Amino acid sequence: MARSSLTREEVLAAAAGLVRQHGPDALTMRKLAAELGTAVTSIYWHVGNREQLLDALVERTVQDMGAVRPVGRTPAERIVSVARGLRRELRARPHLIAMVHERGLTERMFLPAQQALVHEVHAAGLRGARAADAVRAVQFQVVGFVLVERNRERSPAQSPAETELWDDPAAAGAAAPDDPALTHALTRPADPERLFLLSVRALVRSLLAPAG
Amino acid sequence: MARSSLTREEVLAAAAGLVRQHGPDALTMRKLAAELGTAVTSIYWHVGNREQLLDALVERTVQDMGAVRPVGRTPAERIVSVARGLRRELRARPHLIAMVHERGLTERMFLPAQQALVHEVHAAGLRGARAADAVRAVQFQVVGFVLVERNRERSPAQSPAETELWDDPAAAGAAAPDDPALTHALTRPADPERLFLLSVRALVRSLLAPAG
DNA sequence: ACCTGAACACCGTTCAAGT
DNA sequence: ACCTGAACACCGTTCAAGT
Repeated sequence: MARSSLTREEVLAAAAGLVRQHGPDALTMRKLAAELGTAVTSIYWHVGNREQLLDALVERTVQDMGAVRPVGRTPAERIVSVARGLRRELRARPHLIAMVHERGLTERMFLPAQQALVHEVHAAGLRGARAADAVRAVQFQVVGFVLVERNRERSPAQSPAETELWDDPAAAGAAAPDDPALTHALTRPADPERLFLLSVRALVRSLLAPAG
Repeated sequence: MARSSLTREEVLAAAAGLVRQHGPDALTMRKLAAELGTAVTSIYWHVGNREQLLDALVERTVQDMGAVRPVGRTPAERIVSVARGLRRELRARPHLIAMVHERGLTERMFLPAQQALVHEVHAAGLRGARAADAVRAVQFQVVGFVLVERNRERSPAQSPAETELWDDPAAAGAAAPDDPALTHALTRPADPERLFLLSVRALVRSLLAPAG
C-alpha cells in the first residue's frame, strides 16, 4: 500500500488527529505510520523524530489561538469576556493545550489575549506595574482554573469525593457548626462555569478597585 | 545479590525516591528492580503492577498533606495564610502532586485545608451557598496558580518570552500607547510569590465583601 | 510465601540499502 | 529526494518454574 507521496502536512494532520482523539500518549510513531499507510521510518524523514513532531503540533496550536475580542460596556465586563473567551478556546483543545503548556509556550500562546487585557486594564485607569500585575493575575487565574477544571473532568470519580467527606457529621460540624446549607453545597459537585465567572468577577473587581 | 527479604515498604520508598528526583517517567519497573537489587518480577508480587504502585505512592502523598493552621487576626488574613501554606506544601512535592492530580484525588488531598477555609469563611460572616463558593474559589485559585507556576519553572526558556514580545514597539504601542512603565513591567519575568499574594488577597477581598 | 529467568508484545530510533 | 526493512535498546507484563 505505497502512497504516491507523503507530505509533512499529512503527517502533522494525522498526528494532530490522534492527539485530539486519544491524547498524546496514544501518538506512537508506529500507530501513526499505520494510519498513514507508510513505513515507520518514513515519518522520521519528514518530521525528524517524535519530539520534533510534537513541537510542530504545538507550534501550530499556538498560532491557531486567535485573538479574543472583548465585549461589554465597562472595562471590567470586557476583561471578564476576554477571560471567558480564553477559557472557551483552551477547553476546545485540551490535549494540545497541555502539550503547549509542557513545552513552556503558554505565554506566547496568550500574547493576543494579553494585549487585549492590557488595553482594558489601561482603559480602567490602571498604569505601570499595577496594570501589569492585574493583567498577569487574570492570566494566571484563567489558565490555572482551566487546568484544575480539566483535571476534575478527566477523573470524575473522586473517591471519596467531597460529597462523602462532608457527609461525615463530625468533620462537617467541626468546621462549620450550624450551616447545613453550606455543607450541603459542598456535598454537591461544583458547577465550573458558575464558579469560573464568580471567581473572575471577584478578582477583577478587586484589581480595578481604586485603593491598591 | 539476593536480598534477605524484600518489603512492600522498601519498594514504595525506592519508587518514591525515583519519582521525587527524576519524575514519574523515570520510574520504570526495571530501574526500580535494579535499584533494589531484585528481579523485575519480584516487584510485581509486592505491588501488583506499575499502575497500582503509582496508586500507592499517591495515596501516601495524600495522607502526608497535613492540615494547615491559619494564622492572622482577621478572617481574610487567616484565609490568605491557608492559601500560602497550601502553596508551600504543593511546591514541596511537585511530581507527586501532579500524580495526585492526574489520579483525581486532589479534592481529597485538600480536605483539611478545605475545612480550615470553611471555618474562616464562616467566621467572616458568609453562609450557605455563598460560603461554599468562596471556599471553592480560593481552592481553585491556589491549585491553579501552583500548576501554572510550576509549569513556568519547568520550562524557563519561553521562546520568545513575554520579554521579547513586548519589546516589539508596534505590538506594545497598539495595546497601551503611553505607558512605558507597564510594558517594561511585562518585559520582566513575573515574581510568582508576589503575584500569588496579590491575587489571593484581591480575590479574598471581593469574596468577603458585603455586597454579593 | 516469595523469588527467578524466559518470553511476549510493545516502544523510539538508527542505519545501510533501495529507487 | 524519498522510502524501506532489519536491528538495537528499551519498555510493562505474564507465566511456569524454582525454593
